[in-house]
Amino acid sequence: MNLPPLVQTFVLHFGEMGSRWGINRTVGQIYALLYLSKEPLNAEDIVERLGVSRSNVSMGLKELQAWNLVRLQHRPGDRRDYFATPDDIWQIVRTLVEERKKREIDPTMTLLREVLMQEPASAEERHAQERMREMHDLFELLTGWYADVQRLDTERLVQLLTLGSKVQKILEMKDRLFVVPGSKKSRRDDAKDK
Amino acid sequence: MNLPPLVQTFVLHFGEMGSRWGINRTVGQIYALLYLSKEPLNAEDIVERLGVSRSNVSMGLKELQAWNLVRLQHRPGDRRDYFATPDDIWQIVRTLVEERKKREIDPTMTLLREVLMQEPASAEERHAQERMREMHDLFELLTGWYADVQRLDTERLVQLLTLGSKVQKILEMKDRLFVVPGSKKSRRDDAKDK
DNA sequence: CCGAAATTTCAGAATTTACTGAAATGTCGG
DNA sequence: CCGACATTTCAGTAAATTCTGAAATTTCGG
Repeated sequence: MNLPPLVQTFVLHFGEMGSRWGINRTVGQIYALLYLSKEPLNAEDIVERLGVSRSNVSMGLKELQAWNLVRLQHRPGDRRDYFATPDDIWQIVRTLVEERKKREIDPTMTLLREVLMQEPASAEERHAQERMREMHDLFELLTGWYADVQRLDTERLVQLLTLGSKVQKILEMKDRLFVVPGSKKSRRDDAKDK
Repeated sequence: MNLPPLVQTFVLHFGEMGSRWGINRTVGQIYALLYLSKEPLNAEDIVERLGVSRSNVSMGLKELQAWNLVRLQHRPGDRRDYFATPDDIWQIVRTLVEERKKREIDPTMTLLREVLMQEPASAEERHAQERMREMHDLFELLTGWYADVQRLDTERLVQLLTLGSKVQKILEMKDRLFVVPGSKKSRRDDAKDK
């Protein structure tokens, strides 16, 4: 591995972290390298810097492309493919969340919906279905929230995150300002303990 | 594997999903099984239902305990250990997030802080450091937000999530109500482009 | 279309991770 | 402190994943 020490530290760390995420070490390293690089890199650059085989890099880049995590570029008068990460780190986060949702949450939701349609054949299955419904509803709430904030532009998103739970204070204020006399506890809570 | 079909579908799915999360198949299956089970199960129960070896179950349970994902219980007049997941699914989510933060985010932040202290020895390293600072700041924002909402009780958390970005509307309203005349930054849209 | 350059594919080797059975250790009632 | 039951450890094996080099394919200028 042929890298400035500072870069190498980061690249090695991300290789290890990759493993914990079901992403293999080389893929993690390639991504870390591209993330830190000012200029886009071609496959041969990556081979030299990481000291892995050309074919390994090819497969790693293919995987990163499948995840939409790298952009492919070309230089005039150069046939080779150059790769880079988005300059905007928030764009990276958005892609990461989007892709993980697609690969992990969506298939799970499909399965949950299917299983919840079936008729339970025993008390045990009835209880299991109840648990699955809890999970289904949880995921629905979370993905709904995600779909919503995902549409915000970055600045507003940052604003929201910076506020954190202080939003709560504002909500309370709102409640005090606009009490709807007829409703005791807000609609949400009714369904809660069904 | 000896399970009601409905339960088996779910257990197999979570085994597979586990792989994508750096958790091994058996551990995923054990957890899924416990999650669906009305009663706590002992190791032998799990062996019978999943059809894996006793020692494998022992290791899987140990791992789940290290993640704080299962509670250990005892029955009167029975020396065996019984395991269960929390009844409250929100508690499960909180634990999961907490543990992943501890294992993934915290060590990464430590490394980023260390590397950011060092003196860059070249333009390349300077740029790399800049990128790392972006990541550091991003993580700081996200963990700050998390630390904040994590303290909310579940009901308020659900309320917040249900609102999603509609909170934005309320923020705008707040801004209109309480403009601080002297502050230049008070209008969000200034900084927007750059 | 030819040939050089670039990339991809893929079978096998290397490495890592998961799993098992057997043995060791721990725990508790009597 | 014994003995039955329960759990853990661990070395060896099985299985899965990652990685490589060689060959195949694609791309493109001339």
